[in-house]
Amino acid sequence: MSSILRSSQLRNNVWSSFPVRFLKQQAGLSTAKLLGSRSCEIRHFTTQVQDLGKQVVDTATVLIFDVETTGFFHKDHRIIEFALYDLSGGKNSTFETLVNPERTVPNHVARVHNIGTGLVCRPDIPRFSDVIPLLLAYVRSRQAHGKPILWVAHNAKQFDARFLAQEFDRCSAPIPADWLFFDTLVLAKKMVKAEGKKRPTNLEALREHYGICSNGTAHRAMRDVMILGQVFQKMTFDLKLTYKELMNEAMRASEFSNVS
DNA sequence: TCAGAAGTATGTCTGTTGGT
DNA sequence: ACCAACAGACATACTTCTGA
Repeated sequence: MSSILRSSQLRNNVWSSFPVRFLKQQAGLSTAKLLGSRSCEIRHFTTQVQDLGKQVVDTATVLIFDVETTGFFHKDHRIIEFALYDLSGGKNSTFETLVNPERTVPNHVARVHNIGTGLVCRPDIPRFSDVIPLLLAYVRSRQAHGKPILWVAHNAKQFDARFLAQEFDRCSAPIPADWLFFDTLVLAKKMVKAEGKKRPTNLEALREHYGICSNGTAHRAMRDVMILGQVFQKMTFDLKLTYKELMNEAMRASEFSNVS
């Protein structure tokens, strides 16, 4: 495996403590004190994370993930960047890698995420078949014994989960049966409907709605993952979603069986 | 009892939305 | 650029109610 993959896949960054460990570190501090800081990280945490967030994190491993691809259509296009973040935080809570799609990246798509053919179609960039064993090992290392993995993405149902399933299928690798997929777009639509208002439900709109600051390039996988991690917790809090309801909404990989 | 109006349920079509 | 899901608008069918 290339050194690039080794160095990028388990890269920790300043967000690696987000959010549970951070809260534990901040235990005893008042909400006012938390809110008082101008720190981006601190501003995201008032009192909202404790209930469902902790309940879910304690009951399943929640992995927020995002993929960048060569296009929209999972049957024709390929993943070129993969990022995930383990909501329980701690050391090595992120996994991020570029992926060699073994095909060109259309210019109109490259303009979206700034990942062009020259960046990923190189021998030192791993193919998804190289990434799968590392990903499986990484997920196993984060998984609590006997507890499922809950993969969370925005528009997972139509996009991210399908691409992931498609890539596993291409490599004839089965997706573990205890991997469940949750779509935050469905949640966002429910929330907007419950409000009786009409506003966009895309990730950028949700980020603005919750006043989440962003750093990094738009439409890059890890940046979107970090935003979604915060949006997910805030939405589940707003909707007073129980762990049971969350798991009921989750889909199994077999539900993307039209992958062929 | 019958005709017509009103209300409800269901199906179809179209436009919008979300992801890169 | 593609595809699927969804919401809303609209049409149609059916049921219920009212008055003659």
